[in-house]
Amino acid sequence: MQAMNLPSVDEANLAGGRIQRSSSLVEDVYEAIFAQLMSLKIAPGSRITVDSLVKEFNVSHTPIREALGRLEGEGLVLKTHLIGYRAAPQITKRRFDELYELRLLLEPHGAAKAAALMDEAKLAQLQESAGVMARREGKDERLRYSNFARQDAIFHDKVMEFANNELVRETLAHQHTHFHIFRLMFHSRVTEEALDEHEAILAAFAAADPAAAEQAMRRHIEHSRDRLLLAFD
Amino acid sequence: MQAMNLPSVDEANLAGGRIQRSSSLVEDVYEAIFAQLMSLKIAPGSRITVDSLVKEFNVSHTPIREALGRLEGEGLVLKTHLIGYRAAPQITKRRFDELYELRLLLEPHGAAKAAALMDEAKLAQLQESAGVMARREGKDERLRYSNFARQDAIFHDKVMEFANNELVRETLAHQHTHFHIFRLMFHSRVTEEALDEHEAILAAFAAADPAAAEQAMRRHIEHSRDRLLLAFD
DNA sequence: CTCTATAAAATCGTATAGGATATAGGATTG
DNA sequence: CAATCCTATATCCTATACGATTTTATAGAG
Repeated sequence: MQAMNLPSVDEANLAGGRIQRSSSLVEDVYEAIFAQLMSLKIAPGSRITVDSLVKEFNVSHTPIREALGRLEGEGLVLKTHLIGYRAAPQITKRRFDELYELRLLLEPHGAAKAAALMDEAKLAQLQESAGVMARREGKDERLRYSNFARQDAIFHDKVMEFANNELVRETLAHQHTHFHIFRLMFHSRVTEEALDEHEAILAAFAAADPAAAEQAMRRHIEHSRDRLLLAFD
Repeated sequence: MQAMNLPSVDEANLAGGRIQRSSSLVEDVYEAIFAQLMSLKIAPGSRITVDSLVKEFNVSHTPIREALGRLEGEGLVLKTHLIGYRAAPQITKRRFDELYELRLLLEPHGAAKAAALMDEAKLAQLQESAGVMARREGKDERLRYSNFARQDAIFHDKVMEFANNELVRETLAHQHTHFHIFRLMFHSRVTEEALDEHEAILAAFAAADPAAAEQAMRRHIEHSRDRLLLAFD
């Protein structure tokens, strides 16, 4: 095990372009742990000891505990007194159902609102993030799925951005972190269907047709649910 | 300023009735800060220095920082590097509108589901938590409002509990913490209307009529929104 | 094999020190 | 008088060492 590279301050400032307050160690550690959770380098349910992170990151206990506290507040890690931290467990079937019920309540409605407010510029952004172009990219199944998952997340987030309700958008984004981990665990097969469904949604957006957008989004989410439901067999 | 009393371990165990792992200091500190935020003892937007909490609670930096990290993850406090923590700012008009849009998307639907699954026992619980009984309790305006707010929160949470979607329930509960603070800031007037509306919802539940429950809940939330909207003048 | 007792390891919290930065107030300069 | 600079203090941020408590692993007894 070797010390990892936390992104440097200068790097972060240069990348962003604008001047921003240097990030604290807590922030860097938070990002690092978050990335490990999202990439499954830390598996769901597995233990996370402060000491091992001390060695890995070469920082003291203090910022690590603070970062872990934040992750706990976000529900990504759990803590048991005198036992320690562990990654949140894998999603259950019940939870999965609840998540899709939530999505169906929020996203079709958001799609309708976005369609009503659609314009050229927004449509272009959506088309770009729909991932339709990237369809044939890469042959590595694993990598292809990872790309698809990211594209899909961006697309849905963009729709909600244009739906003009930041709170709902944040709510879904928050749930997405859990959903993302689940998806990576069961990345059985990427169907092309999802991209077709994205195109259907885009068509409704292009026509600025709220009812059609709502319907297309609902179908897409229902199909997505049914595709992933196989993971519970 | 005097050292405060954190709830003791034994106290917590006795209160809960069941045996539970002794709570850590982090947990106690978290609860204490949370309570101060919810009671406005720490005002929205005001600074929260670690050192002052060290003196107030008589504990070291470590558990305080971890607890503050957790509160940050929950969005109740914000942190700026080298500046420190501060309580989340008061809700904006925009955010208020978004919150009610979210509630209208989730709660009427939840009420319909709850009505479809209604039975005697649940109905009794709802009637108790509707707060209709407590209508005439207390003359102190301030106290009365505080009681009403708590009752209202419990009632809505119970409905969502019976709606059988824990994820949605948690989502609303999470938002409620922010909402609660807002409400306390502008506790202008408690109208009896809200309690009447609760009764209308209860009637729909008693009839196990999903459509009526959904409708009654929608009207209640819309009215609640309109009543609180006055705070933005 | 099961249960218990001891030992080792880990967690939790405290105390403390030092470096870096922000903020306020006063001094200096134009 | 105004603007700028400078200094002092407060606060944040991190590292480190230590002790107390509890868990966990190990080994021995029945």
